[in-house]
Amino acid sequence: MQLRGPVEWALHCCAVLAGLAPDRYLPTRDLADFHGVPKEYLSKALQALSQAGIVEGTLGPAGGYRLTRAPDRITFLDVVEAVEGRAPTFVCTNIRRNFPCLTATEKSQCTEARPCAVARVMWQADRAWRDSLRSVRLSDLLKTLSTDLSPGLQRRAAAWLDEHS
Amino acid sequence: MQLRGPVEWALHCCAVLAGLAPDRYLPTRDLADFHGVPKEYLSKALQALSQAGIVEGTLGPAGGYRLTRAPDRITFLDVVEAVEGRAPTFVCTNIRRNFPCLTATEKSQCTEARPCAVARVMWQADRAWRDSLRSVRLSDLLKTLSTDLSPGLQRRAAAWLDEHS
DNA sequence: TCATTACGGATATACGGTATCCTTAAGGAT
DNA sequence: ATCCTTAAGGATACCGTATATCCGTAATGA
Repeated sequence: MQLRGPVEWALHCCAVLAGLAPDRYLPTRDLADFHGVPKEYLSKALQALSQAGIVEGTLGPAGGYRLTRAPDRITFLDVVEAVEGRAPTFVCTNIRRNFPCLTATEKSQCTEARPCAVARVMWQADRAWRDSLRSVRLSDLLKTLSTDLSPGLQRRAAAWLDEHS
Repeated sequence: MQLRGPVEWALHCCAVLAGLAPDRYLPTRDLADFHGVPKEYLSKALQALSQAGIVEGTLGPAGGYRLTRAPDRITFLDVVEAVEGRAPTFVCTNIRRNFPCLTATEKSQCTEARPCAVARVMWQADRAWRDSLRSVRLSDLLKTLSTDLSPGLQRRAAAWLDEHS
């Protein structure tokens, strides 16, 4: 069970976009160069963010992506689910239906409406994971970064992004 | 990001073993038949449980697997980590090191000892997931099953397992 | 001695993640 | 009006891992 590269890229891209002026668009090319990841592949993740309504893209020169709303209204869960999908981490294959000692009635009662005890526990953990991700917003990440990163680095990063507008 | 079949099988197998008499061994063959899953492949999951010290196997006729300790001393997390591994769900590729505006000093400071802000949030969610799994024991699962399943089904399941001793 | 069983290595197969390329359409600059 | 830039998304190739099976070995009890 593992989150893949695009999720990490998407989160870092959102952090960059959140630090920009609200009306500014940043193209895929710059986001890819800034993070050192393949542009064409990163583009897929950004498209997923766009479809989820987290960012919006605009065409033509000076085009690119920007956030659709303020960083305090975008959670980690929004980004993760946009790229990774909303499917639960645990899939119940309804293994109960295979029990050799089931009557036809009991077998028919093994439905998604009555999830099995194992699945309920696993889904509870899934909810705890999502709740944790939902509790952190991009604005929180920005605040953390502003103390984690030296002022010099912050200035240089902003300058680099300005040059490539 | 998805948990795979063997995890589900392992949990259900542990539930069965937990319901057995403490000194009784149940072979892979019966566990596979009872759950309707491929025996050879299930064997891999059981071996993982064995290596993790959750179950122990014994050879020869009347051999098989049994739990190494009481069901109230085995958590869901024990089982999940035994089969799925202990690797964190989010892997930080240290994307920071790719920033084009880093000095050599700053780049060298991007070490695992100082994880990046994004990874910290993802790992916090990972901990919430594991904490939730750790809070449920096999004994809790047994109790749930005893109320979920009809007395008749419980009796028939026990009888089926007895026949195949 | 023999049947049974866990254990682990080797292997085959299928699927999904990874990555790239290309075409299309749209918007801005000249 | 024309050209360049860019998002958008379809098609495709590659590779790694999950899935699944088979076999040999060793140990155990009947």
